[in-house]
Formats: sequence, structure tokens, C-alpha cells
Amino acid sequence: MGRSFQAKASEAAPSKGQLKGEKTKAVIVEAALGLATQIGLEGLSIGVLAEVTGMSKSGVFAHFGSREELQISVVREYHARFEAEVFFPALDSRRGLPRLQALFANWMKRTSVEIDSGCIYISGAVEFDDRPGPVRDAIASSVRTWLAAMDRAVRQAQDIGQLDAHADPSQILFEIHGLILALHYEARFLKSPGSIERAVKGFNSILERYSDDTLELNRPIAGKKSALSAIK
Amino acid sequence: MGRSFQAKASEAAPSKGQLKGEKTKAVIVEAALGLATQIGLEGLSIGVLAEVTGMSKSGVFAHFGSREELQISVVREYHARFEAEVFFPALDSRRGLPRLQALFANWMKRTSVEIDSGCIYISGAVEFDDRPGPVRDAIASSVRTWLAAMDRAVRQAQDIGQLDAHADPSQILFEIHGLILALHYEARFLKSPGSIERAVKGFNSILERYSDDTLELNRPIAGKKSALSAIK
DNA sequence: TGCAAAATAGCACGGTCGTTCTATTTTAGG
DNA sequence: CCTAAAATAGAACGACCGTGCTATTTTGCA
Repeated sequence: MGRSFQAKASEAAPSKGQLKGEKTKAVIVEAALGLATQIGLEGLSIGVLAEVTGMSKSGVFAHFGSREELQISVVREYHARFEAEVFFPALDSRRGLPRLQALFANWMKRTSVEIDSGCIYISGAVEFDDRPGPVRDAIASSVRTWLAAMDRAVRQAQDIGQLDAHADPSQILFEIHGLILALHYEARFLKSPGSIERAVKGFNSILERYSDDTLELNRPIAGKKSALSAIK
Repeated sequence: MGRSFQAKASEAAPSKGQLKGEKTKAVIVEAALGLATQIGLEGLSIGVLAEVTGMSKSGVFAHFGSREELQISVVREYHARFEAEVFFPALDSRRGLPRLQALFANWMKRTSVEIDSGCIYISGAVEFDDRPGPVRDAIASSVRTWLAAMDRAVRQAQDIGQLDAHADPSQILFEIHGLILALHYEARFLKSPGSIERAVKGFNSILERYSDDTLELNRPIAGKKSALSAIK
């Protein structure tokens, strides 16, 4: 199913078998994604979507067959964009710590810098907490794929000796995930200034705490902070 | 307005001027709270609420005058319970670190241990991200009150010398908040086991990292972890 | 016990929702 | 160009929503 987040070339044929319907469907999904990031997947309505796209309700509906299928399409589209904006660019950075830092920085940017664009992985998790079904499955699958990518980066950093090999990657991931969620909460809901800086600082603290002390470069020197390079 | 989270006696007169209407209103709000923690404040519907309480729609409606007022009542009730279950019990612990630890432990328990009872402060933040109005204000006010209580505990720990006085309390709070949010996300949505342990571990790491190194008790000894007491 | 006031019920309204069915228009390929 | 297929529109449905209005029932107090 919808895995990816593995470095391989694009899948969709770019220009050929693109029937008219496919194109308008893409337009609808694009509009739906914009709506969903603001008011949530549950807030999506076919009527509003028809209004926005200038189509009829049934015209919109016909492309999906059900509201649920529309929501799933939106999740898939979000997955693709997340991949394109967060994951792929980070592959330009070297394996290990630099890539982990790039992943986090891109993730952070995606989560908060675009003010009006919330994160479906966060709002969706809340909306579908207690609601089983294919939409929930789609979100969970995407999120797990992404977390697995982060996990890979952590383990590579451990293999190279940039992070303590005895540390539990799940623990590191949990704490990093928490920073992103706090950023989303405090910046987007509470509108507290300085959230981004706090997230960055927290991330650097984590790297420092889990730095491999057996490497001389990383060994702290008499009260000084370790020599790990910080973001920015 | 709805501040509190200050240690003072209860406010509501316990038994006297309780007209019949007040009692049934309490019943309705109780049911609404149960619904809201599961499907969110936006998912609340007067019709369902009437069905659950065995009343008529208009009977339920009359107690609030609007759906919005109902939602606000639910937020207020949640605030009161949060206070009673998380804040007040922690006042039995000594000021400073012990109280901070108690606050976190209670918070954690409230957030995840009761499986079917989600956190309105979290789901509400997502639902009212981009939706101004009195409901959003009520949630934000409650959350800020709670975070202020946590902030007080951190500062007290700093004053006593249990936490580094040079550390930024907002930073400490941000990281702690992140742990709770990650716990909620991973336990409640992803259903990953071990989330509670990870949250506890992360919390202890934070305390350790911000422990006051000028105190001999807290100074780390040659590779050993610091002597800070851990939760549990 | 009687009576005003409070609490609740019943009903209807306008609105939006997802969905279905049937027509009409538009597209793409031989 | 013609035509089958694909895409879109239009109207209607049953259901649920919040809310207002008007009875009716229940409560609490003199």
C-alpha cells in the first residue's frame, strides 16, 4: 500500500494517459487539501468543494464515489507533498546526523512556517483517534511510513557513530516527535512567539544528550557543551 | 474569568440553591463531556445529547441557548475536572521538583491512562486552530492557566535550586508539553506500546539536563547519571 | 394547597449534508 | 466527422442539524 518514503524516482507518468477527468480530479483534490489543512478532514464537504471549484455537487462526487474516498485521496495527496517537501530534499544531505537535521528542519518548516496550512497528520490523528476505518488507516499508514524514515536516519547516525549506539531509537524519535507537536500546538493554537526557536533548541539538546561519548570529537570538555554542530 | 488553578477552597455552594434545572444541566454537561472527549467539541450535537440523556432536543437546548454555549460549558467542566484530578492532588507534594513531578505524572495519567477519555485541550486546539470565537477563547484560557501553573512549579524549583536558575522556564515547559503531546499521539492514535515509559524517560532526561550543577547533590559523577530522583 | 415560575416537550422551519438517478454535454479515438 | 464513452449537471431523496415558538408539565414557595 502507500509506503514510499524510499528514495526512488517518481511514479506517475507525467503527460500521457491523462484523461480530462484525471486532471479535474487533481484540481478537486488540490482544493480539498487546502480546505482540509484548515478545517480538518472531517470538515470537508462536497457542497463547499463544488462551490470552490465551480462545479456541481454531483460532478465533484462522481470522481470519488463517496466522501470517504475523497478524504483518502486527500491523505494520499498530502503524503506525496510531504514526501516532496520534507523527505526528498533531505536526501541531499549526507547520511546520519546531517540528514536527520535536514529532515527535522524541513518537517518543522512544513509544520509551522506556512501559517495557514495546518498538518493533516496532526489534525487527522485527533479527528480519527476513536474512529476506525479506511481514512484512519490511511493516515496511520502515512505517519508510520514517515516515522520509519526518521527512524532510519537515527539508526544510520548510530551506525556511523554520531549518536550513541546504545540509545533506543524509539525514544529519540518520541522526543523529536514531541517537539514538532509542541511547536504545532504553541505556535498554531496558542500563537506564542519563539516556538520555532524552542523546537530547534530542544532538538539540539536531544542530539547532544544522545551524542556518542566514545568519539573524542563529541566528548564534552570540562563544563563546555559538546562539539556537535547545531542547526543554523 | 475562568482562571483558578490557584490553591484556594472550592467556590460553588455545595447543596443549597441547587434548583432542579441546575442538576439536570449538570447531567447534560456530564454527558456532553463524555461525548466531546471522544468525538471532539465540534462533534457534539444537541440531538444526540437529547437521546443520551432521555430528554427532548428543546429541553436540552433551553439550558444553554446555543450550541456554542454548550461547548463552552463543556470546556469549563473539563477545566474543573482537570484541576481536581491533576492540579490539586499535586499540591500535596512539596514545592519545587516533587510538585513538578507530581503535576507531570497526574497530567500523563489524565492524558492517556483512561483509554476512552481523550483530552479536550488537545483535540480542541486542533479543532479551533483557525476558528476564532468564544469557544476557542475558553479553551485557550484554560490551557494557558494550566501552563502557567506548570510554569510556577518550574520557577519554584529554580528558586530552591533544584533546577538551573539560568534555564528558560518556557523552554522547559515547551519540552515537557511536547512529551505529553507525543504520548497522546503515539498511545492514542498510533497505539504504540511503551509510550508512557518513553514519556517518563523523556521527563527525567529534561530534569537531569536542567538540574542545577552548582548543587553538589546534582553534580554528575564521572559518567554516572545525576542523583536526581526519578518518577516511580 | 394554590399559583407563579421554572423546566421540559412537541412541532416546525430553513439549511446542509451525502448520495442516487437521470439527462445532457464534452471528450477522445477510429 | 461520428460516435461510443467519459464527464458533468440538475433535481430530488431522506437524514440530521441548530433554533424558535407554543403548549404542557413540574417544581418550589407563600
